[in-house]
Amino acid sequence: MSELVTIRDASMTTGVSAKMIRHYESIGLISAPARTENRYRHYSQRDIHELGFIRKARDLGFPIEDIRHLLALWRDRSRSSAEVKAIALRHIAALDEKAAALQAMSATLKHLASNCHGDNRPDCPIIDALDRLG
Amino acid sequence: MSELVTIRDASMTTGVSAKMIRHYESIGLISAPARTENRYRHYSQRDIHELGFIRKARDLGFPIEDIRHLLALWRDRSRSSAEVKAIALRHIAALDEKAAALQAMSATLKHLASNCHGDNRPDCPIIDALDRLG
DNA sequence: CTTGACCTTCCCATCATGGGAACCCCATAT
DNA sequence: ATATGGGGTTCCCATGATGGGAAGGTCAAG
Repeated sequence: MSELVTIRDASMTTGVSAKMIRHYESIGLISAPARTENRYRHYSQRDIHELGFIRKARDLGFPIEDIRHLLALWRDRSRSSAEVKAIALRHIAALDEKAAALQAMSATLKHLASNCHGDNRPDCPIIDALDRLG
Repeated sequence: MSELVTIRDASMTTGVSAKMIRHYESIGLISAPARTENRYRHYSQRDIHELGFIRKARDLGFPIEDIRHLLALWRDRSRSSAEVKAIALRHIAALDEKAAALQAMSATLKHLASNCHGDNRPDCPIIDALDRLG
């Protein structure tokens, strides 16, 4: 006697937008849900659970293809934790690399900005750096 | 008696790909260069200088619209350094925010991964977290 | 029977960048 | 002289994850 769970309901309980739910279906990340007679999608608890999984993985920054892999491992009760851990470690490395790149940019700019008086005068080490340094 | 600087030459001396040089022209970030009779673009030293400026700004992560603004300030000898500094400070804040978000993801995953034995057993705190925690 | 709030599909935009097709131009090697 | 190769040109399409919006179907309540 479960009520019909529409895409909007699924969106609200999982935090994944209806737009993205349809998108994940279109790229085969989730399987196509059942439809009512009027072609409206409706979602099972299993579907909702998967969408929740996906959202949490996205919140951790996993790219879609990683999530595809993680979902397969999730469904597989006989998976090895080593395989999951390997994906996570690769992702951690990617995150750290990106963060380091952003911090390097920030550090350079902070240094330049700290030497820039920031008043009405045109003299500016930030512009100078873009002009001269390579 | 300066030799003709082709788009490839400009690309090699500035580190901006020919593809992107044409793109920057198409979006009006740089002005259209002179053309030879056969419609080949050729670049002045001024053009090369601007492309170098753009590449350095991109290396610091500035988005194109910021660079558009910075280029205008660069050309304006009577600019105020305050305006340049304001753009830089906003960008620093954006970089720091992104870096912090990535680091938070990384920290969470590192914690989960450190508790994952990573062997043949299926038991895995990483999967558990995606499964249960919100 | 209208209104409004859903649903459907399909196309377009973002941001910066690259790939590739189809075609033109020119210098050098055969 | 001509074939070959390596430039140039324009134009379209793709990326990754997401949102906006149009055009049209469906349904419940007023």
